[in-house]
Amino acid sequence: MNDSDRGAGRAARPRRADARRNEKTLLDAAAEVFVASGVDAPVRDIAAKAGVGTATIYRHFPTRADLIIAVYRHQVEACAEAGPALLESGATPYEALQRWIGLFVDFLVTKHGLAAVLRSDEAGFEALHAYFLDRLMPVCTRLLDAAAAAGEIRSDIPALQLMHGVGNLCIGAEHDPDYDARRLAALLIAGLRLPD
Amino acid sequence: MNDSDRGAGRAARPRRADARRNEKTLLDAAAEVFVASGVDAPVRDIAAKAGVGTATIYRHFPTRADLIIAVYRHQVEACAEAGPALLESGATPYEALQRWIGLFVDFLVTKHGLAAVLRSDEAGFEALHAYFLDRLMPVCTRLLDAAAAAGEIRSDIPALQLMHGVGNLCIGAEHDPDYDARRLAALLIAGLRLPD
DNA sequence: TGACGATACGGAACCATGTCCCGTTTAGCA
DNA sequence: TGCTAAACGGGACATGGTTCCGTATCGTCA
Repeated sequence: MNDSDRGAGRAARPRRADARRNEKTLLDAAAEVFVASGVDAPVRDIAAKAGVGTATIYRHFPTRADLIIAVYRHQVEACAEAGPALLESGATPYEALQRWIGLFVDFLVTKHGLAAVLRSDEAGFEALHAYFLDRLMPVCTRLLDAAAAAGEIRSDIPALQLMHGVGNLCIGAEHDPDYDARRLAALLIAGLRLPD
Repeated sequence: MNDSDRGAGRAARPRRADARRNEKTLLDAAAEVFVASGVDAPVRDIAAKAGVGTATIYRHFPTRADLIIAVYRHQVEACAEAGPALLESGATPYEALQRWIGLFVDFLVTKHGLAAVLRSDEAGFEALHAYFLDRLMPVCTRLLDAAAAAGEIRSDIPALQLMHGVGNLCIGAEHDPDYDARRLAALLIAGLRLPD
């Protein structure tokens, strides 16, 4: 799945060195620009920061979603791996769920505009959508199932819908110091709670 | 506050008849286009539907927010007035709150993209923001206070933040039949609940 | 009723941004 | 060192918001 697959067996010829270099440069530049101007910063800005032409971006990352995925892949993976770890950390499943949602929220609100674009219906963001869901929904499902099995929460809310909801709650949090996405997300989870 | 004020005392000269006619035409056209293409439909489309030039739109409604406000003013008013009515309808304050949030959600999800634009930070939407908050936040505050006074919910969540949260939950609901904004909002409100 | 000034209008022009194309450059290999 | 395919850069095009300016119309006053 990672990029070393490209030259697997050295049969298919590997990408040229300058292409690999440019991809790295682009990722770094995009990460910087995303922090400064949000994930929907103009393509030209990213290209300029990387010192390449705009076409080069499209060549490496056909859609903006591809670029965003590449930039944040590590952090999404970390979030996904935190789920099982939390479950096994000794707390109750409900506590694990709460903490994991906290991690998810923290990730989203620190990425300018990512939550908003995650919910966008514009063509070209399906890949982003799919990636997040593929990677994180199973984790969320497992946490929900565990908490439901322990009788801590109701079990009639699909993980997919819950994640959409939590993602939505994170929108705009970065501009508004009075808006506490984490707290609202916690409230949403609390709404799942069953009486002991 | 309504437009008959413009000619109050007949001192300031009233707007020309064609201008008033165009404003009405524009509102009707905008309402139609908003339903068909969402509240961020191209200005040109609205102008074309109304059979006027684009500048005419800007003359009557300097920002898109002004147009949106004008189109939905009646419905927002109705929502605002429903709050006190629900409180006095005999149910518990918590039930009134739940139902009112339901009305708010129903309003938002049936307006293509309105929830999203409500949360947008782009300059020019402050007016929309301010209008919704000015009109609806006091209503929400009153419902929250009543439910808190009755000991039904916790009282440490500001109405403003709750409304932002509920508004966010409505984003994207129109495209996704599996996403039930109303239910998630109900869950959020349930999270406020105190044990009896 | 006719003329005049203010108001309002329409559409073209301008700017920003995403996207694509094409002529040029360069890495990698023989 | 020379060749070819990969990769590149920047300009061309499309879309949509915003503004400008010459023209048309309303409403009033003589």
